Amino acid sequence: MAIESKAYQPEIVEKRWYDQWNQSGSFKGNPEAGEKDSYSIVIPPPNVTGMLTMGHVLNNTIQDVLVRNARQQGMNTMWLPGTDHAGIATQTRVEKELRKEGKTRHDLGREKFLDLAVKWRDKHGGIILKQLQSLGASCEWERTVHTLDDDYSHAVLKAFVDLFDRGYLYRGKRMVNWCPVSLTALSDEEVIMKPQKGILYKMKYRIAEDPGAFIEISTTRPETIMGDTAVAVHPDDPRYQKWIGKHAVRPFPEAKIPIIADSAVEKDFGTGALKVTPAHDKLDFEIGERNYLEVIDVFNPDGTLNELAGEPFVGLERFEARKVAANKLEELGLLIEKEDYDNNVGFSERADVPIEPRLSEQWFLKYPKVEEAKKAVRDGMIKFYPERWEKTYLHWLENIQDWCVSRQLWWGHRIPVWYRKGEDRSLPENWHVSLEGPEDPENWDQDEDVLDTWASSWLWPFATMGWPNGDEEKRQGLHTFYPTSALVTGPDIIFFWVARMIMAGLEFMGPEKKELTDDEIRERIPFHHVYFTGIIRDKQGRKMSKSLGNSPDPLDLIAKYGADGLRFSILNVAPIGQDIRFSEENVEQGRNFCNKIWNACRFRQMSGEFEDNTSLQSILSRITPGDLDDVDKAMLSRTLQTIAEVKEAVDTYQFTVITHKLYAFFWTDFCDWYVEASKTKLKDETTKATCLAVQDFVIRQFLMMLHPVCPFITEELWHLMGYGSENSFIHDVQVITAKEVQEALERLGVDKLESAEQSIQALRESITSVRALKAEFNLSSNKSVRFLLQENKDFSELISEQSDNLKNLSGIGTLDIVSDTPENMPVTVTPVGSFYLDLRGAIDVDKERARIEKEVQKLQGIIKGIEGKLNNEGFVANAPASVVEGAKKQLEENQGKLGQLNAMLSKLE
RNA sequence: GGGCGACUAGCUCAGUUGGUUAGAGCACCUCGUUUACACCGAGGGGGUCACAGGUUCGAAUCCUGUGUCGCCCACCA
Repeated sequence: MAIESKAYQPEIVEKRWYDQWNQSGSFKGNPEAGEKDSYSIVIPPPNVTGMLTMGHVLNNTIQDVLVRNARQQGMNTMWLPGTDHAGIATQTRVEKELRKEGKTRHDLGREKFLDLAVKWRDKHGGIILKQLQSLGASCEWERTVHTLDDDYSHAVLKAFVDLFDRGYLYRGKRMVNWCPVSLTALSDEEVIMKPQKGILYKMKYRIAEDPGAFIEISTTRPETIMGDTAVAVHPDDPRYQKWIGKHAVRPFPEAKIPIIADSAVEKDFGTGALKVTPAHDKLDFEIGERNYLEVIDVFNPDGTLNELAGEPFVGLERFEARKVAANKLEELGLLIEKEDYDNNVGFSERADVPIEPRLSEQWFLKYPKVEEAKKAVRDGMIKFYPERWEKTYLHWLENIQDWCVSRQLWWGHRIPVWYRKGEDRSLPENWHVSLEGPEDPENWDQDEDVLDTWASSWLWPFATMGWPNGDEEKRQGLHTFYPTSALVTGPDIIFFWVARMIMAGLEFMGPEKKELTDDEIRERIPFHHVYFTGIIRDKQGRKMSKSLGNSPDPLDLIAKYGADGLRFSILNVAPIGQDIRFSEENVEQGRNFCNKIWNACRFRQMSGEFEDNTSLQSILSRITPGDLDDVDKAMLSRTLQTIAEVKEAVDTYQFTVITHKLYAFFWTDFCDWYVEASKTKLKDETTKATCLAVQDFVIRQFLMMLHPVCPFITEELWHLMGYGSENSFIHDVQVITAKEVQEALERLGVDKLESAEQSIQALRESITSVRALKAEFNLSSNKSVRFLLQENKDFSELISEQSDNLKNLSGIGTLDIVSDTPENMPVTVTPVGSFYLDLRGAIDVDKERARIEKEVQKLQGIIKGIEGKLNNEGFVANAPASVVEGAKKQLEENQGKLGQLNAMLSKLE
């Protein structure tokens, strides 16, 4: 095999490897290995009919980096994939299709509709999993779980029954968030508050007992007047004392309603008097309960008005009714004024219409293990990255409200509750709750509703591994892979999913218990770490969404830039805890990097035959320690450092650090410097073999480090460079630490790496300065220029050793070492000495003087600053010795530089 | 109304316990096709680190306040 093409072609390479990995069983974990040395992640299940978005790309790239890294560490690794049935979203899609034929789900009936939904799912479903594969996701695909699978569904219902038996579930008539479009109740978390420009209507109701007197009331919702059953004022409000206990006249339908006192009323808002509509407002409902008020529901489920509203409102849509009601008030002379008003209105997350507070009978869950869930995070048994989300999490748990888990949908897990036929469903004696159903089904009706999708996905970390079937748990390795190692998700579902999974784990991953000890909490938590990604936004900072059309199709990006390029780039711009502004230009960097790697390897191939590259040891044994110069040693030193830095970054979830370090290491240190310097060495047969071995070593370790981020190109090059045999993979090779590599080098007799790195750093800086001086005189591409060098004595050995490199890399034709300052020559003062550009007298003395004087001025500024510091007693007394030493050294260096420049100035004529 | 986050080069962002002259990528300017790579190489310009105080020998970094933007939570109709 050989590296042929001039540019890296990801489409060919990616196709080659994915199936091989998957078929070889590389992605499989061993369920029997036990918890020790196991690493597991469960995927946040995407909607089964969803398409890959940039959010998925980020999220799953991170997970893939984590599991691939774990495999390289030799851990028993398992990444479990799956999909979510996504109740409302999927049902809405199917209903939309139906509507095209002019039908509703009710025309079909439950069974036929569900058949259709299943067909829809099977046709459009699972595409996203294929898309994840083209991204390179190394999931154990044989374990793919869908939340409506039989086993998973059984788990969901079992959890429901258990929670009922344990007293956490109850059915009650309560105020819920009703979506008039989806026609279902929603949980509080599914309601999005949005600021709205509305109108505050100020109106007046007659006082029944006192003709001619009125009470003034403010409302934003005149369409609910028909449901008013009281007017409430604050008990301490002096203005209204005289009316408490009397009656107001509701204008339409006209009726006497009591004026009551309730401390929930804000005295300072509006007129201080509140119309109370218990059926259509949560606060009003509570006031109604306290004061035994009648509840009049004037709305139909779809948000139109019903007969109780009376004419002319019956059948009107709610916002239309608002206008009609306002007009009617005006006609009756009861409207005082209309005022523009900004307020917050709850919207249905899915349907994006204002929700309607509505009284209905639903199933509610009182959350289990709330205190333990707080403790788990507060005490660090579960760690959040970044930490600050702990506050958000704890705040939510402090103020937790019961969870409305029933949904008036068909697509989902049907609630395992049966009601005695014809009896009152609100009475517990008429309920049957079980997995099997009642023994006399003819006498019972099953609840029509399904469970909230999140009431199934909150079991994800264990219901995907065989729970609650003991044999299956064992077969699938629940004891091995639970608790999972890390969860990677967005902070937007911290309440929906993360918090609930923690509570579910604490409740179910052990025998029933009211309270848990710390050790039990530790055993039951669903994951050890939670990494919260940022949210991907577009260039303008807007959230990516289908409706805005600002979300690029990741598959297009993969086709254009390669999966590795995309993976590298998304990590490179996604710092921990920050939202990400993404634009396609970002991806170019990743693609370019892959291309750079490809070509560096191609250069290595062109430089000489590959020797035995099959193990680290075989490569190291090709190094002759005596042939290593400082350039080689500096490269080895950088490699060791980078190995350590990248490991640290992976362990602390600093993904941008990983990419930045690898990029700088490979591009700057290896390609721009070492490979360029190699060109000198490769011409010399005595140093060539060692130099190639160093290159092979660096590339090998680099590919291993990069592999979790860019699996495809690293696998390809791994084989092309002869690092692995045909039937093995790069991830089969366990990584070793920087320390272990260093020890291996020391055994070879290779040492003094750090001092070599410092020398080479000085040399590199010097070369840059020489190049800059040449550029200033438009001589960049002239290779035959003569320089005179006044050496810095500390570096004379280095200079003689590296004189070829120095000349080649800075484009010097002739280099003469001198001891005196020459006359009339432009100079650059560098760490290794002063370089004088021999222009054979063709020099503009005034210009040159000006140039040097500018430089002198700059240096004087720096020197003054350092001197000021050193003359400051406080600094010398308090700063650490190393910092003071550093300052002294710096002063010395700059003074030396200044002296050189002044010497040159005196030689300018 | 409470809470959280951001503000550093034209743009997107690094800057980990305070310590040399604040960095990267892109964009820009100049030069370059020397046999890895133009998805390239060399050099360069560009920042009063949002603002105001404070702590300190020393602040982009810590504290207090202000401003702008964003997000989350919250039953003022």
